[in-house]
Order: sequence, then C-alpha cells, then structure tokens
Amino acid sequence: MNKKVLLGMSGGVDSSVAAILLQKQGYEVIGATMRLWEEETEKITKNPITDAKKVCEKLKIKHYVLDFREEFRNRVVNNFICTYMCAKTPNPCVECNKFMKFDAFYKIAKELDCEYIATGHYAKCFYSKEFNEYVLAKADAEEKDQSYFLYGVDKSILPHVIFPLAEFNNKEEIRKIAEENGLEVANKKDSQEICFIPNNDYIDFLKKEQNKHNKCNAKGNESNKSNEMINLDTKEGNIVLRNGKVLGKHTGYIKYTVGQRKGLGVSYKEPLYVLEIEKEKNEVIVGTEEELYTDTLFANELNFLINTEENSIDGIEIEAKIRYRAKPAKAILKVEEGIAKVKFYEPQRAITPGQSVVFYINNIVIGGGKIV
RNA sequence: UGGGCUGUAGCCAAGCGGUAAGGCACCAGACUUUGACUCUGGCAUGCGCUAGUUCGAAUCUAGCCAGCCCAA
Repeated sequence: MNKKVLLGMSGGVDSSVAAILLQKQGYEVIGATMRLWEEETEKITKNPITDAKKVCEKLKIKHYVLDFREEFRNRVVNNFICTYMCAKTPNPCVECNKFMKFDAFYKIAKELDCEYIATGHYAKCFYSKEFNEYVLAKADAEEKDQSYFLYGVDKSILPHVIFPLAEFNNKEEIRKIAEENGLEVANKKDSQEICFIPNNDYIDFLKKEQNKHNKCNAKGNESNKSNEMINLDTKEGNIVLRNGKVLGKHTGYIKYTVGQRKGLGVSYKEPLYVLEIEKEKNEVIVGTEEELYTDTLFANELNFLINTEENSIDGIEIEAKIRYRAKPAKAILKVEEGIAKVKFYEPQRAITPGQSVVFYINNIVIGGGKIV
C-alpha cells in the first residue's frame, strides 16, 4: 500500500506539526512549499520557504519548492481584482484552496507518486457511511474550523486528502508538540491577513495591480475591462441612504463592503453601515444596522461535495454559513438551473455578494457557492 | 438697510441655570488564514467674542463678530 503523502507546508506551526503527526502514523512524508507571489512572499508571510526547509531538515524529510506564481496570479489574484471591480467582495482563500492547494498541488503529488496530500487546515475528511462516500467536515475545534474555505474543491480529491489536525481542539497542544520536537517555529505567530498583500492594505494593492492583470475571469464582467479598471480607487461617487438622500462622497467603491461601518466619513444620528454597492450608479448605499438583515440569498458558481444524484438537495433543510466567521444558520436550500436559493429561518446580518455561502448537514460540508 | 434664525471637538449633533450625551473620523489594543463586523481604551478645563447677573452660566442679559433666510 502506498503511504506516501505530499504535505503542504507554510512554514508555520500547524503544517509543521502535521508533518510530525503523519510520520507517527507511518506515512512517508514529503514536504512542499508553494511559491505563490513574486519574490516578496518571503517577506510578507514570514519566510515560509526558509522555515519549512528547516523543519524538514529537522524531521529528515524531503522538501520541494513549487513555483505556482503564474497560476496564482491567473486564478487567485486576477479573481480578487475582478471581483472588487464588479463591486463585490472576494474571498481569495476560497480560490486558492480550490485551484492551488487542492488542484495544482495534487497534480504534483501524483507526479511524485504520492497517493495523498495533506495540509495543516483545521478540517476533517473521512468516509461517511451515511453518504456512502468520502466527505469534508468541520474540524472538532469549531472555533478554528476552516472547512468553510474548502467547499470549492473538486469532490474527486477527497479520498486523497488527509487533515492531520482534524481532531485537535487547542492550539497550545500543537505548539507543545512543536516544542517537544525541537521545532523553532513552535512560537511563530499565527498567520493572518491576505497572504499576497503587504501591510494588509488591499486598496493600495488594487491601485498598483488593477492595470497589470491581463484577463478578467470574474463572472459577469468578461467585457470591456480596460476603461473601467482605471482609477477604481479614486473614482468619486455618492454615499446615499435607501431613500436616495445624499449624505456624502466616497472615493471609489472598492473601498467598501456590505456591513462595513468604518471609513464612511458621513455623520448621522446613529451608526451607518454599507447596505449595498450600486456599481452602475457608482453609489454606496448606507443605512442603519437593522436594515442589514435579510432572510434570503442567491448563490451561483455552485460546487457540491456529495453525490447530488443520489442525495436530494432540493428543498432540504441545511445550515448555511454566509462568511467565515459567521455562525451557521438553519435555512431551506433550493437549487434551480445552477442557482441556489437559500431561505433562512432567521434573517442574517450583512449578506455580502462575492462572499461564499457554505451548506452543512451535521457538520458535513454539502457544498456552497458565491453569493450574488 | 429693516425683520427672523443660527454659531458646542476635524465633521454632524444633544444639552436650555448646577459643573460638556451620542454618532462619524482618528489613535492604541483584542479578536481573525478574505474583506468586514464586534469588543476594550483614548480623544473639548471648554460651548463665536467681550462684559454683566448669579454661590454657580454652554444655558439668563447687553454689545460686538460671523453665517443663513425673508423683505425693499
């Protein structure tokens, strides 16, 4: 039996400990770090390659550096920019998992004769008797669970995925294992923010990159990009209430997302939040917190991780997560012509176009899509 | 020129004799593998100016200044 596994290593504690755990379980581990973004990646995300190499040396495993820069730009960065241009809010981690970590990476694994790939994600992958196939599910530690980011992967890959951290429920334990094994990264700070954006300044990033990308792959924006994409970061428009009353000016709608409160620069008797971005009129519509709640959403670009031929998904009750940090909420799912309609029992706060909605049944990821 | 209204922090704004609410913005943290939200802390010895009444004035009085509206 082939027990070779290619482990994606970010140079952080989680994926480093994952290597140790896999070794203990008797796998032959090969480490690989993806190079995703220019040369700066090293600086921005704290030496992923160098650190991963050190860990591999210590654990006596092979380590490869995979140059995915071109794919990353084409699939992840391009989509990030286009989505903002479309007045929506992207989630690059979803794209990255789908195209990089669970596609391009798996292809390399096969070339290296690895039956499995593994990552340091907090998620679970196992054979479900109920569904009669391999499924993706939440990690035991629900607060750390990252299954949300993974709904977009191709379901055929699930039998080949291992998440060594699936059952850990606290980070201290993981750091402890790293320490016991003498890994320098034991106390490395958790990563956060978008990996390819320095200083977390996505506006500055868009300003610099908006004219560089060559082809727009975001849905509904295939045409005439060249004129529109100039100066998205400065193109002035109105900030208005639902009734049309103009409260002030914005300097580029890409600076806003639904539910956003900070940065509006307008006065009102109570806090105002972004309700909607009107791309055609170049308007940012704002309102009070209660206006933020809606009970229905539609999603496209659907991906299902269970066999939808054998399992009915139309009209069933599910739990849906409308953003990474949102609590799953009960809803009824309907699917028609590639569009999902999700009707919640309780209205949800700030449903945001561009973000992903992920469907769960008993902690198992059924699928998900992009909110329109 | 006559009549009316207004003047509180960078912005909006409450207070109407008892010792400066609140929101926006901003700053510092917490939370967070997306953008947000949220949470904690900070942010006017001073209320257009001057004089007065009062134990006490942003609040009352007078004059002045500035802006807005109406009328000739």
